[in-house]
Amino acid sequence: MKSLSHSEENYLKEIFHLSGLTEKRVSTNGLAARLNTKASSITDMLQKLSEKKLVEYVKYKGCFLTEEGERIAIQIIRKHRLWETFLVNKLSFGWEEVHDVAEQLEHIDSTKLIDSLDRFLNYPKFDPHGDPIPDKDGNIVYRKSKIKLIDAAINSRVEIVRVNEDSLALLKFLERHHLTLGTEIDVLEKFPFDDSMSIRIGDQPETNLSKKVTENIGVKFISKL
Amino acid sequence: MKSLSHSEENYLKEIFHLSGLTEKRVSTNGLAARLNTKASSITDMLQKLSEKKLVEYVKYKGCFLTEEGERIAIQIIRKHRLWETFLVNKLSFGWEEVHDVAEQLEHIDSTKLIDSLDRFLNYPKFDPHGDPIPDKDGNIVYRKSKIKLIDAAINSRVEIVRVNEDSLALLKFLERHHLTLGTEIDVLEKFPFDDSMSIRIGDQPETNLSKKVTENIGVKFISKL
DNA sequence: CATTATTTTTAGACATGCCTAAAAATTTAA
DNA sequence: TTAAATTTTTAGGCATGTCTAAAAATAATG
Repeated sequence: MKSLSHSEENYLKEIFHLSGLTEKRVSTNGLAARLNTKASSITDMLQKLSEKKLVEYVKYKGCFLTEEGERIAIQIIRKHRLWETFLVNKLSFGWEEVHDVAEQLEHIDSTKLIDSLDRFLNYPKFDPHGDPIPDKDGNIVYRKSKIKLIDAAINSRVEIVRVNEDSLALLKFLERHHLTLGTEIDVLEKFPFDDSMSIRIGDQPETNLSKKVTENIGVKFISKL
Repeated sequence: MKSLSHSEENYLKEIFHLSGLTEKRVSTNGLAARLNTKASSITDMLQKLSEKKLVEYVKYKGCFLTEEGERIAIQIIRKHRLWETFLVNKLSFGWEEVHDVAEQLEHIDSTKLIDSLDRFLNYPKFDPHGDPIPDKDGNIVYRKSKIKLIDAAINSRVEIVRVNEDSLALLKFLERHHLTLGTEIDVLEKFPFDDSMSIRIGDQPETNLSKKVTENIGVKFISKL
């Protein structure tokens, strides 16, 4: 198995993320946006990955991963999430500081290294943002009964089990407002005109969260209020 | 400070190693041998590094590092050695297994990461092969009174304080013969015709070591026999 | 010191991964 | 359902880092 370039690995990872969300073919422009490149570059790379049998690609119709492509993508995600866990748990990084470094570390090529790291961290199931860490065979345990905060019912108490790690600004915002993993939130009211939501944490004063925030937080139901 | 490519970093590191040994200008062919490239590639890169003011380069006369080039080289070596220490001390790698992975990890670009790692490892002074680890300001504490085993006096007892990490085969050989850091060796006899040496470890039977071995082991004097 | 031998540089190529601009295909909407 | 808008691909370029082959400079030797 010849090893892939960092670029190729990034493409596979992003295709995996995008098709996970949409459950269908991934568009050229969609990828270009995530990878900060131009559509023409995407086309070039998809042709190359297609020749390598890592993606199924049909001109003008987008692409999806082959089994082998998905296997590789999952291993990259495994590395990314284990390194993030290492940075937070062992080196005391803040959860908003780990993403960029993990983007570099995820390309280090050594199965022994990553399996040793997994053991060293005691086989963590979730990374610092609450995302599941694939095991060495590529199995991913998704948290059942996880919904987005934006979809949580009014007058319910929920617990934060996941935050979207993509935006540094969001993570800083959440940190600042004590919206960390494990925090319990009471959903008080929703405002359809701007999709914002009023919540309360413990006995702190009520706050309003924008759609941008609530759609990027994963929660699980705890109880009715 | 724009960041350098992996390739550029490797060039700086090797120039540092080579000029450390010879104390003078580094030749194109010398670099080519260490970097597994052709001389013409070296010339190209030296011209580039020269423009970036990281090396002093004169056509046909070889090169040496500028202050800035040396500063960068030392930081790469710091990263390499800290990662090796991490792999051995925390992830239980053997000393012969760490080199290739560290060659990858040394290019990860994050000052916070490497300084955190340094703290996590408790500011180690030497890596698993006995080489000194530069501190964050680039200071390197060379072990005074360290000589090569090949130069040790007959009828003296010495302690292994350093082994050359470059050869995987050598490291495996040393491991197999219990020639690890801290081991005390009695130097019994030298054979000028092939530069081999007879030694004894504790009360084990006497062994003969080739030049290839003794010139790649660093020792310090313990006592007369 | 003149002539080989060696080292180093130049010249020209190639693969990767990206770009812009223009053409082609697809989708949207009047 | 056909014209306009959007998406995607092609064509041609560019920088990086490497190579081979040939030329030039330096070093070694009789």
